[in-house]
Amino acid sequence: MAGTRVSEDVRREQILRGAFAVATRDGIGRLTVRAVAGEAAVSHALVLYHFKSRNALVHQLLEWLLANTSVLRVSEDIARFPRVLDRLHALLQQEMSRLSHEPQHTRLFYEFWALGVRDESIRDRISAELERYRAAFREIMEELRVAEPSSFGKVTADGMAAVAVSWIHGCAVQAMIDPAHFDTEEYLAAVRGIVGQLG
Amino acid sequence: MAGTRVSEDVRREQILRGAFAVATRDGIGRLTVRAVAGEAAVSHALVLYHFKSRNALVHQLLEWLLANTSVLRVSEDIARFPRVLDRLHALLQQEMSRLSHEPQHTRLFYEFWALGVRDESIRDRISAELERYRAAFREIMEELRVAEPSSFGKVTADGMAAVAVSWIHGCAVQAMIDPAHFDTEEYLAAVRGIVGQLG
DNA sequence: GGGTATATTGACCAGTTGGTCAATAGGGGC
DNA sequence: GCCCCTATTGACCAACTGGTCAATATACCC
Repeated sequence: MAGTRVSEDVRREQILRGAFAVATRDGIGRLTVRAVAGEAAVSHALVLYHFKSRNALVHQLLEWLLANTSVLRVSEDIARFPRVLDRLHALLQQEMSRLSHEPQHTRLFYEFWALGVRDESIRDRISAELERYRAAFREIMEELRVAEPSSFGKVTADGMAAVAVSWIHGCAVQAMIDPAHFDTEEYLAAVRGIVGQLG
Repeated sequence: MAGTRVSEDVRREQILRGAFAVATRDGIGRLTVRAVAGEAAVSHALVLYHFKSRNALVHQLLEWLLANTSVLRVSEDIARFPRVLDRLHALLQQEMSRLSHEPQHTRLFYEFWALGVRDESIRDRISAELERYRAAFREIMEELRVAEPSSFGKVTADGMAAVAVSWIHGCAVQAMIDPAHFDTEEYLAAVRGIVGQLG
């Protein structure tokens, strides 16, 4: 009994949503073609018809995830702050908030990151995304450096951007494993304290 | 044809080494009882005889990993530095160096961390380890705060320790996915620049 | 309304998995 | 030299895996 026919794009999206649900619930390791099919309420053969293989499905899921994650955009609200330091602070706050509000997306991203250790294609994709992220931070860091050149000595904008990104990832690690003891305010207060001394 | 008999402790260690080899090579997700048995050159039934189930084996592997990882010890070399800031710097350098020199251990630790998201028992164990790590950093941070109270304002030692730990984890994330572009020196220079301004 | 292209399906397959179990080999105590 | 305890094994099982394929229901074109 074949189900109702649907345009290819719609069906692919439907299956990818199913894959996302399975991946966030059970982990990518336990993502099976049949589980995805069940979540999307289609036969498992159909999943393999639209995505050639389980592997291809997983790769497409990564693309889907990156396309559906709101990441590091300097909003108008943030751009409005006159002082660079305030903008940096707001940006960090925004990203930490994202870690808390899109936890499934963040979790899944790091699960792909772990997969990337052994899969070159995934590694390259994740790597590119991290680079994009670093570059976005670099901009504001360069601004900060130009505004107060005397405070920074030999520290480059690249170096500071890398530190900022690393710190966000570290927060993610903490937040993911122990959300209860992850105190955004305290983290930010500490960073504000440290960076604030520079001015 | 049963192989040579060996004391229980020796055999368990042998199997755990095999499990470590498989986990670092293929990932925990692809760690199968048979693969471990093959690596340890024993039958797969023997693995299940010494460890009740695959799950128990994985949990024991985590214990083994934590017991066999050299982690955050303030060595005599570090303790000798007269200035607290230098000690912090050396400690950070040591930990970053560890990320590079024990990459398999570090990788595997984060793979367990990812597993911890869905396994309470693993999560608790990882959580405790992270807490131990944070506490060790807290000591040196408190020292730093006492030495220069005027520089820190409302920033607590706990807050700074959390930032330091987060930063190390962030570095690990970067180093793991893209070792080529992970420049220990640049990272340290940036942090030294930032923290150094406090004095 | 009939024909065609294709999206969809259930049945099937070979391989792998974790786990059980009866059989047995082998070493330590006597 | 014998016996017993247990570490070790191969055979087996049911469940699940990714993937293939022929059959078919369905939407669209005319």
